[in-house]
Amino acid sequence: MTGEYVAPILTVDSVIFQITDGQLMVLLINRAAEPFKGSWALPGGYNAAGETTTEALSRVVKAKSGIEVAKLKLVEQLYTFDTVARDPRGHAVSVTYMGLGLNLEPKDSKTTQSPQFFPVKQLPELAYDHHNIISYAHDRLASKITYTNAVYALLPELFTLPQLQATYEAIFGRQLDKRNFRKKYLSFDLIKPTKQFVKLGAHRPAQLYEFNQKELTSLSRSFD
Amino acid sequence: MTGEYVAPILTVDSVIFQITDGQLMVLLINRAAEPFKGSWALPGGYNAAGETTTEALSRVVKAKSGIEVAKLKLVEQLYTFDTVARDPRGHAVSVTYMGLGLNLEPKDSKTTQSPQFFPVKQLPELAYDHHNIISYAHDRLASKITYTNAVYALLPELFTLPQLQATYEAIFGRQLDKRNFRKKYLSFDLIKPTKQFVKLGAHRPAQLYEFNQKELTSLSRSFD
DNA sequence: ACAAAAGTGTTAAGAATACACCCATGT
DNA sequence: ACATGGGTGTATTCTTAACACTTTTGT
Repeated sequence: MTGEYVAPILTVDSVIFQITDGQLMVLLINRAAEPFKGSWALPGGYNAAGETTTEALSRVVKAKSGIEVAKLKLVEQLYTFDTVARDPRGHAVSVTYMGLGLNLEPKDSKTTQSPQFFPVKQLPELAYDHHNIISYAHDRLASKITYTNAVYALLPELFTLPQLQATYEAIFGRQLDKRNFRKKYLSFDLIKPTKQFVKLGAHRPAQLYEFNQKELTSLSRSFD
Repeated sequence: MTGEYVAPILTVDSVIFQITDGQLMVLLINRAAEPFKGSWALPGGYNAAGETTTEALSRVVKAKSGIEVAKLKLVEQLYTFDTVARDPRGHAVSVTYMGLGLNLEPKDSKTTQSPQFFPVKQLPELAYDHHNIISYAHDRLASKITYTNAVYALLPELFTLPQLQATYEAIFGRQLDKRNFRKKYLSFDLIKPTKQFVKLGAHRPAQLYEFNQKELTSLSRSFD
């Protein structure tokens, strides 16, 4: 079997999220080539032989958006889709990743393709089944932040509880009760208060907190 | 880029679980070829061009164990690993799937490789990183059965509550309280009693239940 | 003094846990 | 009659949910 084996095309696609102005945003590029030339799409591209999927991810995201994957605070594999190929050779397999970061600035250049962050709530028409992939990623994110400290990857080192709550609200797409949110979140012992406060306007200053751990940590879910 | 593109080797690997004698069992084959010739391993093999990953899965599992993937009651993609190749050509990418079934009978033949079910608690030495893959699959299964009806795929159409509970216990690896288990599980409204009973020995007969739905259904998890 | 967001506690309802005896059957 | 596993209920603790006022600041 080894002799005549021909592998399918392998691609990687990335769903990169950040929070801007209290909104969950996702990175899209404008396709420069057929198919779907001119449509918005997730940054993605070929995975070559000899390259791991995360290596391909870094290369492709950098080339298409100017963003360094190494600067993302969390990268997680999502799902592998059997899909149509980017080129006419037919069937392809795409490994998708979710990345979370903060203050990411896509840079346009000769090789990039008008990379921009769009609010997840108001996406343009997208190429391929990229709507589905974004919605899969969004679900995974919403789920992940309920049983891990993954939000750390969307926040600065020091943040306030209203900021934390707003991040949860942006992801869940609904309002949470302030007192219950604080009580519950603090009970997880994932974050600790600092002695610093921020004054952000004509109102009481907010206390700054930080995460105890800046790597992914899971809480337990129980059954019995 | 399209011209000189060479794809990495793509493989599929399967973690097929079933319950036998109250134990969680996983299907392994004995590798007939190098590398790891003579070691136990998960059934897996090449994914050729023009073949979807689930098509490759069916073909490979059938060839190596005689088991029809179509007869599994639930198949779910797990994760895609960057891994060493099965042959000397270097880097490969492996898409792994979990399958759940009942009364599966691996058949040995010329093309198969001594396929057998082993208790997950007493595995032999395994090739590659297959221990990790099994443990990843086991975790996913344990998690999945806490928020979905996925156990249906490990049980017959009609089953008793003690059977259902034993299945949960086999997967969690710990005992559950009988009264609490029943109360909680029945509150999910996933199953309904039938009018039938089974007599299994010198004791009171057990009532048979059935699932309302035999497709994967999720319960909700809450945050606020 | 007023507007604006930060911060704080209590009560009620629901979920999870711990726990022990009776029931129906075969031998 | 006894051994075996099936079946059932209650009290307690913990978790979740609903809800409104005071604090600190800038203007």
